[in-house]
Formats: sequence, C-alpha cells, structure tokens
Amino acid sequence: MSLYLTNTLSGKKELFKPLGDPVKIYICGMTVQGPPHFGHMRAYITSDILIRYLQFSGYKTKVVQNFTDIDDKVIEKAQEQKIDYRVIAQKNIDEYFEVADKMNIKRADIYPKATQHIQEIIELVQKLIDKGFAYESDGDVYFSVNNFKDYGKLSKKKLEDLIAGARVEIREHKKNPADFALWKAAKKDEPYWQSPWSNGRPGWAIECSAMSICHLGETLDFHLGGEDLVFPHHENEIAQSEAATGKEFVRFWIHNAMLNLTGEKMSKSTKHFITAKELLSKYSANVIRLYFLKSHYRSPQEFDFSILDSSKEGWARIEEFLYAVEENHAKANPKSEALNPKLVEAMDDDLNTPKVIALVFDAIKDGFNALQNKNSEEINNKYNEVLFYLSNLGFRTDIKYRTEKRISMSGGTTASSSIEYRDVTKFVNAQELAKTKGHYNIANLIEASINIIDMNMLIPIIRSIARDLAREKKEFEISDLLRKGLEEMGFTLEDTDKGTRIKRKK
RNA sequence: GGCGGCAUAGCCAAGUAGCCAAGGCGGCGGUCUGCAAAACCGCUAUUCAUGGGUGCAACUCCCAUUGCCGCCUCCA
Repeated sequence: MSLYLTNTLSGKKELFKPLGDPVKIYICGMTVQGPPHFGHMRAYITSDILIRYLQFSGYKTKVVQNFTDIDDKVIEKAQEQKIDYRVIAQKNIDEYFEVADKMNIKRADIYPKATQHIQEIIELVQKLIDKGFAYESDGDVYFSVNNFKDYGKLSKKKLEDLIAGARVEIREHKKNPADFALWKAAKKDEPYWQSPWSNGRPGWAIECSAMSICHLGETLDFHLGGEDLVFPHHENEIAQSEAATGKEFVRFWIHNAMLNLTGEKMSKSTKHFITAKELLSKYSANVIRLYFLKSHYRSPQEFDFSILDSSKEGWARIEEFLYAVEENHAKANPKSEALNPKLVEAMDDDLNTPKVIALVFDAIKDGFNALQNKNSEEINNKYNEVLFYLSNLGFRTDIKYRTEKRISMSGGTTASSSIEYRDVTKFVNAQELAKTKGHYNIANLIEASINIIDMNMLIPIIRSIARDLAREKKEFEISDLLRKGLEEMGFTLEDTDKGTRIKRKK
C-alpha cells in the first residue's frame, strides 16, 4: 500500500505513512450558524472517501469532527431571531446529521463541541500567554504572530504581505494588525464564560486546537477541511498548537476545492447557496455522491442542475445494469480480492475517484455485453466488480436505496413516500399474478388490483394489463394508444421477457 | 494591490514527456422489437486557451500573454 496524497503544507503529493495506530484524523466541522449546504457535502464526502479508503487499506482510524457552536456569527443569528444561540446551534447540528446519514457519510468516533471544551481552551490560551506567544489586552487575548517564526507556512503568506493588504482588522489594542484573537471579551447581552482575562468566549480557531489536542493528542496524522479554511483558520491553528506544544501539529493537511454556484463560491455569508436538505429532496444520495466523485476533490467544481441531471442519468445506467443482472442471475459475491489492484492503483494516486467511476462504467459495458451473450460467469464477475467499486466509494447499492425511475405495485408500503425505494420485481410479479398458465384470469386480476396500495399506480397498472391483452390479440392500434396515454401520464413501458415494466419517465 | 491555482469535445471531467488523449451526459447512424423502451454495435477532440522557449520528442517542463477561480474579512 502506497497512498500518495497532496499535502497542502508542501503543495506536493507525499507518501502516507501513519504515525501510529490508530491513524488520527481531525475533520474541521461546521460552524453551526446555518444549515449544511451543498458545499459542506463536498467536504464531508471527501473526508468520507479518505477514511473509507484508509479503512479499506487496513488501517484503524480515530476520527474526530467538531462543531463550532459558539462564535460571532452564531451569536448574530441568535440575536436576529431573538432566541438562545444554543437552540440555533442544535437545530443545525441535527440537520447536519440528518443530511450526512442520508448521504451515507460514515459517522466520526467523536463529535466534540466548542462549548464543551471551554476549560481546555482557557488552559491552552494561558499556556500561550505563559510561553510569551500571546498577550492580554483589555479583556481580549491575542496571539502574537511575530513571535511564531513559521507563521504563514501553510498558506504560503508572508507577514509583510498580509499587513500590506490592509484588510486585516485594525484594532488599537493589537500589537500587530495580523495578530488574531484567542479570547474575546463579551459585549453586552452576549453569552460568556468566566476566564482569568474577562467574561468572554473563545476566538475562532482556538477551539479546534483545543479539541484536537484533547481528543487526538499533540500531533495528528490528518487534518481535513475546505480550501477556504487554509487561511486564516488552519494557519492560526498551526501557530497556536505548535507554539503551545513545541511539536508538529499535523502531518497531512488535506483540503478539498470549492464548489461554485454559477461561477461564484457557495457560502453562508453571501447567502449564495443551496441547502443540502433541499438538494436531497430533488436527487437521491447516490446521484449526489456520483456527481461529487466524478470530479477530483482538489479541482473546483461547478454546480448546475443540468450537470446534476447528467449524473442522474449516469446513475440510472448503473441501476439499469444491477437490475438487469438481478432479474435473472443475482449472485452477489462481494469477496473480490482480484479486483483490488485496479481500485488501489486509482485511489493510491491522491484518491482518484473519477478513475474509479470510469472503472465502474467500463465494467458495466462488459457486463451488458455478457448479458447479451448469456455468459453467466462473466455476468457474475462484472456484477460483483461493479458492486465492489460502488461500495468502496460509499454508494448504497442494496435495492431499497435505488431510485426513482422504477415503480412498484405496492410502492407506498415499504418506505412510505420515499422516492428511494421502488422495486420493479414486485410489479412484474403482480402482472404475472393476474395470469394463470400465461393467460389473464379475472379472479387473479381482481386479487392483483386489491394488492395495489399506491392508488396513483392503479390506472397505469390496469392500463398496462389492458395493453398486454390487446397485444396478445395483436390489436396494436389499441395497445399503442394505451401506451401513448401512459406516456402522457409520465410513464414509460418496457416489454421484457419477464413481463412489462412500468418506469416513471425522467 | 499581494499570494496561490486552473484553462482538455456541445456539456461535465480524468490523464500522460513518445502505444488509439479515460469515463459520463447529450447527439447521430445501425442491430433488436409488431411498434417502442432498455440494451448492444459504430460515429461524435489529427487535438489539449494564445505566443514563444528547452528536448530526438510536449497537451504534459520553462517564460510571457489572455481569461477564469480561490484566499488575503466569517466560510467546507
């Protein structure tokens, strides 16, 4: 195993060697001022892919993902809405889990919150003051960037440039304009905690240092997050942590590129975003995952519904293949040692998921060919190959998570209104049920009708059966008319040797 | 203004100093089908923003130009 990953620190692909067992991973979580949006999903899909691959490669992992539940923006939101900041934070945390679980993002081992670590934060700030890296000023505490010689090593910034830019907040009680707050004294009506310097709250970034050191120790294998966190957030974390411990803070800094919405970064501050929840109501988790993994995590990605639609069609092809095999041959046999080399070759190269997706489609093409040639050994091999890649990329392949295009006769039963559960075999069987020895039979037809639970499906199913009867009598004008009618209702019929499938149109 | 990154077909998107520049979507032609749909087969970048340079050889390395993006303020 030789996994190469681009380390932001060096800007190069580096060979990963773990520090010890388990591999220590810190994921920079959300500041829960608002609900998770599509950009967050990209970040957490990226970390999910890395963690899954490390585990696939045999490493044990310890994963910590924080929630920053106190900061200026959270307070601002609370004051706007005149409710307690904790209510806002919790609401957004709940929504995060709802979305992440739906997306099949593996849960971290620990989800610490900033407000649960105030004591550790205060101790860390005190340590920095004692060591001469920080100073108190009017109840605030600032980190003195001049005293930390490596400041700027992650973002490749020079101190002079930062000040020349003149966009840093100038405050008279800062010694250097680039100094950043470790502790902020509370203003009127703001939540606060007692500290040796003032009643106040942590600055932004110190909580991550405190929580990662607390849960993972002074040196981590990985620290993950969006590219927009490189400066100042991660730069500041390095300064604080390394100044305090005297040790290397993080060995691998992994950053995913931004997601742009019509050419502009999706972000909470500009209100320019689509919430994850909203998106999940329009597209299945698998389609969204495919959309992300088709691009490399370090390339900026454009967001557009038409691009997402093309992923939806791509995913439909994947499902089409799985169904086609399962209808006749289904033999899942996920032990696929022989398949490892191709996956490993792609993933070892900085998690090249687009390459793995290409492997999936290559296998599907071979698989469909085998299906046409009725080569059952090859069919099985390709079927298992596809499942192998998909499951290692975190897709959900069991039938109940499959999509929107297939319709089941008893559609509503298993997953209520979920668009994710549609099982074609039930419908095909139902049609068969209406027949005795290959011929329609009134008694059976009545029984089949009674079994239709989803009333929206009643007419399509009856019409489909009527069409089938017309076809048996070679009344093609009538059968075409019936199909045309269904077409207008939004259903496509497919005649197969197993019966007629009804599919909801794209 | 400073720092960093990116420019590959109608769209999305990998990749490499030298075999046919992955894959998906879309489109076109064909096979199958009562007709369809799905599937299959074939076609869809003599070329990788532009101009130079270094190599036997560059889309891939270097320089310049243009355009786009990110960060420099809270952000995944």
